[in-house]
Amino acid sequence: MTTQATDSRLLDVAIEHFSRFGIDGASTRAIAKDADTPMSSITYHFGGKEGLYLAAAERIAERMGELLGPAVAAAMRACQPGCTRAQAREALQLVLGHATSALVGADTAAMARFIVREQAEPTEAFTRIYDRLMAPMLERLSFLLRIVAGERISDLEARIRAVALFGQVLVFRVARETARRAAGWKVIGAAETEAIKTIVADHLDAVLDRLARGKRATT
Amino acid sequence: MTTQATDSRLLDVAIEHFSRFGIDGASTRAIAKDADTPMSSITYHFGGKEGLYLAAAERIAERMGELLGPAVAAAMRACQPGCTRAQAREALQLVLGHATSALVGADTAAMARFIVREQAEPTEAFTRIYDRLMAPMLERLSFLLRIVAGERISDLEARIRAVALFGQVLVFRVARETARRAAGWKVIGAAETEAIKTIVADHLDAVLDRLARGKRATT
DNA sequence: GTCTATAGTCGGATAGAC
DNA sequence: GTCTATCCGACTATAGAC
Repeated sequence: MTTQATDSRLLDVAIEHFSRFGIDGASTRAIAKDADTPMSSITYHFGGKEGLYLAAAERIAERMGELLGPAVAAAMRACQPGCTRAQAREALQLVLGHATSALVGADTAAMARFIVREQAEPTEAFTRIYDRLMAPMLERLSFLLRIVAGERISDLEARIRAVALFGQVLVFRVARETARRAAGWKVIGAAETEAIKTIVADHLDAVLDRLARGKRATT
Repeated sequence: MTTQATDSRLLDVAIEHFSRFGIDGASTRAIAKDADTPMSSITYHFGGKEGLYLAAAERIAERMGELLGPAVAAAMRACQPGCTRAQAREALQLVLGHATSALVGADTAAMARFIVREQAEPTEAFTRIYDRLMAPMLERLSFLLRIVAGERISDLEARIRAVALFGQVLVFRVARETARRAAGWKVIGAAETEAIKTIVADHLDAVLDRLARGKRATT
């Protein structure tokens, strides 16, 4: 096992620190120390604290993209414009299922913390993450929802529904501690993730049933 | 309109700053300045930064409790053990609807941000907020879900479903900026909150339909 | 590319006048 | 209770040796 390059080590440690303490709370000294390199190497490699922060956001977008991208791509293949409702439903399950695995199952804790922080006080980093990660997935989800609903719902409504459905997955990452306590689990491992996936899929199916039947509250 | 007491002004400003920058990122100097009082009054009234933080958490638990408590209490009255499914469904809509108003509504923005931050990096304040706010609500939600399902689902399954449903609300707070952009809104104000409430209620109704009918995926 | 030394800034705490 | 003045530690940035 070769030692990781300095800039790569710095990024990993930076994601951990920034996600935990924020850009102000984190200290370049502490980051450099944990990465086992002098503080000035941050200046050398990234130009300073700000540059390190943005580079960390970039890496997060990249890694999360690797986790979520295949699911979105598969959904694209499974359902082109004009595909059947059944195909659209299958594609929706595919996307949300993969999102659950990526967000709840994989070790994405630090990255998720980082993103949540950006939402509270968005910086330039947020735009990069949003454009690369969130927008394509929500775009895809709302597109598919409209197909299932037979175009009976507006684009706006589909988008709100997509965000809400995504929230069912997100909550198990963002409020992981709350979820763990509420369910009485010791840890949220592979078995627990499967249980979550089943229930999220069931909820999605229930909503799709309703959309397909056309029965819905006024909006 | 009488001028607010110094300690009360400090708490309001502190919630705003802590929620935005975290306990490390926030500056007592800036807080004191915004509250129009010398920094040393923080020491006088709260003993220091740490004391101010915990007092802010306390005030948040109190205020959010005032907002959510009545809904949970009303749900308790509306549906005692052995009540009808219809009553349980009504109570569920009541609780989730109030939670949406409380979490998504603009006037609770700072408090909600504060709580979300505590989830990512729990301090002593988290336990207080969890026990007082989250636990009772999730407890109530899962209890009601089991009544709607006619006891056909396990306690654990009900709890997971409760968390997932709560996630649909939470996402509009936690990922507020993502939701705003995805929906193409300029701000998430009163009208937008209403649209969210309608859709969350509709999703809940769809899930309850399915639970009541007994059709569901294997768990 | 890597590291040391240092300059300059800003933070929280506190003493003490009023 | 309120405010000023000050201390000291921690921070980022940078110059310059190797």
